[in-house]
Amino acid sequence: MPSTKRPPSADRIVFGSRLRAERHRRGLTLEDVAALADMNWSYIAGLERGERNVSIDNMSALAGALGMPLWELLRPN
Amino acid sequence: MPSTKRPPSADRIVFGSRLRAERHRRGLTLEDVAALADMNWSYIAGLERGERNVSIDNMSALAGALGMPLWELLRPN
DNA sequence: GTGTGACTTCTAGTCCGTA
DNA sequence: ATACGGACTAGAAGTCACA
Repeated sequence: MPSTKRPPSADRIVFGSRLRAERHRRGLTLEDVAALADMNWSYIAGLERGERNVSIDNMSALAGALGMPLWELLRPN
Repeated sequence: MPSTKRPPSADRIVFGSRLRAERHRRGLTLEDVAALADMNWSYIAGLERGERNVSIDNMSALAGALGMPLWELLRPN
């Protein structure tokens, strides 16, 4: 009976780790990105850790804050 | 005072139209994809029309149902 | 400047109907 | 096989305090 719920996707982890990597590559803090994307920094921190099931609109805003297309941010490297 | 809310992202539209295109390319119905991704077909229909702010886990499941990586599904063509 | 847990608000996502 | 609407519930969005 327990839930047949879906587990967190691998893509969620990819997104989180790439988000963090690209942020660091640009020398930005969580607070910087939060300001650019108009979001709460602690929320973004949770995303980077893959703890939240982020929506496409928020992913898009974050990709925009980093100046890169979303599909590229999701591509593992 | 108008809402400071963010408008639907362009990526949402890209995802929807590419999802539909790739589904058709494979000759699959909404019901087929819904079964493969373990989702409601009428919800997927809304996604294809760009009406919903889909989460990454659901996007990932849909990409998986089509047998392609998520980043590729999000790349405009 | 960041990790994390707890919390409330709001919408994503389900399920049913009709066409 | 698809569109679309209504009503509901699971869970994402968004915030805060404290380490």
